[in-house]
Amino acid sequence: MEGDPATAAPRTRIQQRNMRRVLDAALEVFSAQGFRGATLDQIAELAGLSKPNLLYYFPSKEAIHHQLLADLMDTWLDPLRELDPAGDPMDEILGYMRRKLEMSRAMPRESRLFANEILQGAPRIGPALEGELKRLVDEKAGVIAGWMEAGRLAPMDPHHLIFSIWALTQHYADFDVQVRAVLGPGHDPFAEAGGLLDTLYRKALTT
Amino acid sequence: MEGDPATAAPRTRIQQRNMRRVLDAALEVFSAQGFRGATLDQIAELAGLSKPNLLYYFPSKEAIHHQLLADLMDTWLDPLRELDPAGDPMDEILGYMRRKLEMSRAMPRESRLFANEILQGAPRIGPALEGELKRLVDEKAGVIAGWMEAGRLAPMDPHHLIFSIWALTQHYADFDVQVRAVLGPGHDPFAEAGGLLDTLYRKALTT
DNA sequence: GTCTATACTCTGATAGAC
DNA sequence: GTCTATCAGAGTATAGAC
Repeated sequence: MEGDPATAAPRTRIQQRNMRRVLDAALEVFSAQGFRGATLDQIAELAGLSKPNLLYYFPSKEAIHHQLLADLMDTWLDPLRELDPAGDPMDEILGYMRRKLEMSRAMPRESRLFANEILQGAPRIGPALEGELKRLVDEKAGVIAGWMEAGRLAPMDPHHLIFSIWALTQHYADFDVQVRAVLGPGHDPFAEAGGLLDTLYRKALTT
Repeated sequence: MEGDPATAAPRTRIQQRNMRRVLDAALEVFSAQGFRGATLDQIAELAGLSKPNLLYYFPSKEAIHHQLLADLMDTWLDPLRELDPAGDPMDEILGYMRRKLEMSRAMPRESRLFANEILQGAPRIGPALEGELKRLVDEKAGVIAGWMEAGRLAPMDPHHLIFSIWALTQHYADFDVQVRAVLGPGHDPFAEAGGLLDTLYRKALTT
């Protein structure tokens, strides 16, 4: 236990720095290649470590990936958590959409890591989807449904409203290559998307 | 050349049947595991062939994948091609959205194959995105822009309008696992999505 | 046309020196 | 704590019998 960084909190600065390096390199490689497409060689090289040294910090490839996903789930749902039942309905929905789009812009690698995992059937994160995620979405969908019943928003299925926000915002991170290929040079996809999504939801949600 | 199914059109029924089996099995495996995650063993087993026999029909793993993507690009853009400049603007946009959603419902494996490719930076399909795809999108975006300038649709960026339709419709194929995990049993995600998307775009595009 | 056997490479993981 | 050397298994692809 004493000298095992993988099962205990790191205590030296070098350990902390190296573990962060590994996780950052792993995020880069896993998000671009998927779990099986990624190799420890790539991660080790990007992290500036030898492969055995990398495996000193984490017991296995699977463990690195698991750590990344666990860390991600922590922050990934923050924008939705912040949706305030006491706020103004339109502001809250538009604010949620903007926070989600900003997260896609700032964390495209995390978005792609997540997308890879879901695309492949969520073999590692499935339980969290049916548990933590479902609970949070059900709760917030209830809030939105209340707003709609009170006539403060146009009525529609709140779950699918949330899905639509996920789809639209994550698309710009996950399909970035395609978006840029079609637009050509001289564009700022995220800024342009922000404008369109604002208009779209404002009109759609107005009673 | 005579007996090489990979470079010539197959001429026997057995060859045709086996090549179709291989491509169908490969679609299943590639779409679920990504290119590197897929193995020839899996594909061969699913196709009911031995691995060497599989490699008699296609020269390499890469060749199978390439064939799938090439076939897919052919049909993937059909819904957009059908958008008719002479039609009613609202009907045309909503019709396009519905055809795209129906394609996601009927061809989820193809959608995920495509998503995997884009997520990983479109290493094999990149040129087609900047060429064929961009040309078609630019053309149809021009049509839509004309409708908006004529006051027949609410004004918005037509490229991003098209992206939004891609994002929303493909989401239900690519993130199917997540959607179903959150909704729980007893739902028909595609039918429910159809209703919401219809309302969403109808309101957003009305002047 | 299809199979068995196998060559060769890549990859995840370990042993052991320093 | 970090490195060199290396193993065992998986994976793509080929050779050659039938």
